[in-house]
Amino acid sequence: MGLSVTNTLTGEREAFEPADDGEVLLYVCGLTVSDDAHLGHARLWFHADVLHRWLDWLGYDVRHVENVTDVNEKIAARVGEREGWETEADVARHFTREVLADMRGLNLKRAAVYPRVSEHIPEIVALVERLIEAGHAYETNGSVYFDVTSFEGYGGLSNQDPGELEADEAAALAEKRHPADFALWKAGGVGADAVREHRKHDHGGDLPSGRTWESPWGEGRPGWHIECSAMSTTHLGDGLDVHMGGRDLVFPHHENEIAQSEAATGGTFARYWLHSGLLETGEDKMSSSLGNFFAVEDALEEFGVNVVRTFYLGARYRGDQAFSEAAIAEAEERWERLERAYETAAEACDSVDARAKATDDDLRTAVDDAHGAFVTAMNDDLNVREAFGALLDLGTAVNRHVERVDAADGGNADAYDYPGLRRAVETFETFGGDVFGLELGRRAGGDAELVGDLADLVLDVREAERAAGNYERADRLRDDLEALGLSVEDGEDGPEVRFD
RNA sequence: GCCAAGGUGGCAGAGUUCGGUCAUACGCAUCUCCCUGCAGAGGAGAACCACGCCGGUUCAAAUCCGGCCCUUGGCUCCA
Repeated sequence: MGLSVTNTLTGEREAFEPADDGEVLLYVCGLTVSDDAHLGHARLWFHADVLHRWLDWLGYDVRHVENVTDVNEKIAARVGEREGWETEADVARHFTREVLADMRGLNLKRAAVYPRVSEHIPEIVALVERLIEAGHAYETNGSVYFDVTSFEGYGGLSNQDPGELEADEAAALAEKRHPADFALWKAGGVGADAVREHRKHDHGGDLPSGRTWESPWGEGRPGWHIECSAMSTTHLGDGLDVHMGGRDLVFPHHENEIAQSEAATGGTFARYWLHSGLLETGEDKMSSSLGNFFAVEDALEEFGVNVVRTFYLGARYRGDQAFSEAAIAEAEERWERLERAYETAAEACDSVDARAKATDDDLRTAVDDAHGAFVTAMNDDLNVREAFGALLDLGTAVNRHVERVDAADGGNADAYDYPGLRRAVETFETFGGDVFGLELGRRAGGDAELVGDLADLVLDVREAERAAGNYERADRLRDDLEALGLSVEDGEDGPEVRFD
């Protein structure tokens, strides 16, 4: 069985088949760069990343485009807030840089293109002109609106009935023919009211009005929805396979994208619409101390990329997920359990004589089971938690095997099942590393090595103290190391440090 | 008001597409034992406990049908 996904278009589970065998065109509704990204935004990026990685593993050639909205009222509203934020472009540049850095920090596979709205104005204008020519849009006072009544099937994605939508404000209605019509192009700059509404705090000075561009209809700014239609067509062509975004964007944004794109091309815009659920934070869970960690940057700093990714792996993309201290603690436990099992397998592998003949059917069965369970879970609408569980089950099997050998033969390396362990390691690396993007076994090198060596020096001292029976002093050394983020574990072959 | 998603054990979160194999996955939390100077990690085992409410279909429902309640998101520039 191949991959199946829940398509918002039909509301049903469907077998995934890209239009072109072997190639998948993936478009992700990225982010409006008006503020630092938080873990809720990153949840979408993460699941798009896992989808990308899983499609890679399935053998598809993935073309991944993730947009950056750098023209927006909220961005304009922040002009002047800080030194150097003289224009909307300045503010956008700042947050674009931050967001892309966050994405790197999250260990996301790079998209092929991160298109910016500001760099696609000609394409946007051309698309709007095309819609006017086709009779799907009209101009009023220098603004252009999409005529929803001209597009049959409007509301199909979100099941909205244009007639049922709440009436718009009278002012806007004056320019629109139908309350549900939406702007493709807005005349002039950002209005003062909008700026005031989006300003976090009043810092005086003239109200900024944002950037404007020349167009056949005069100076103005592009509408919100048109950008995605223009940019996806520019970089992926008229039809794409997967369009991903947050569930809060289904209406109006994605609905309008479909209307614009399909009205212009006459074809199907996106064949699969995947929507990720939201990150929930109950007020009891969102203590003020936790509030700080909410930005992606802070979360990465506080928990590390592997714990953050493991947290996201705790729930499927399409449902909501609860964020809390307990949830992060659980992610820590799960990540460490996986990492330890991986290292146990890798170390046992390294220690064994390659010609060792021992086999452990239980271990080999466990590897096969884990492999099969992982693939099944991922193909089942990207059930990442179940898939993670398969890796943890394999971890238990590895630990059991090593424990058994150590207990029976006093740690005789030749009693390890070398091929079995090897396959376990490969499974961890392929699925945990390549597909989940976790840093298994990539700790070596650079500062980490130096720190490890220094820690070993401290441990030598501690061993001497322990041998002399000075446990109090030995424990203090261990505590001190732990305070620095290095945990110490005494095992068969002496103490070992682990980076938390 | 309208549209959508969802309501599962102490927590978190699968299972609901195709009704039985689900007294219930993976993990966290609890307890016991092994290991152990202690702790941690690991192994073995135990206990505990849920399918929002009401009704219907069925030999059988978390899973299908109807009604109700509640939560969240959206209703034009928020992932």
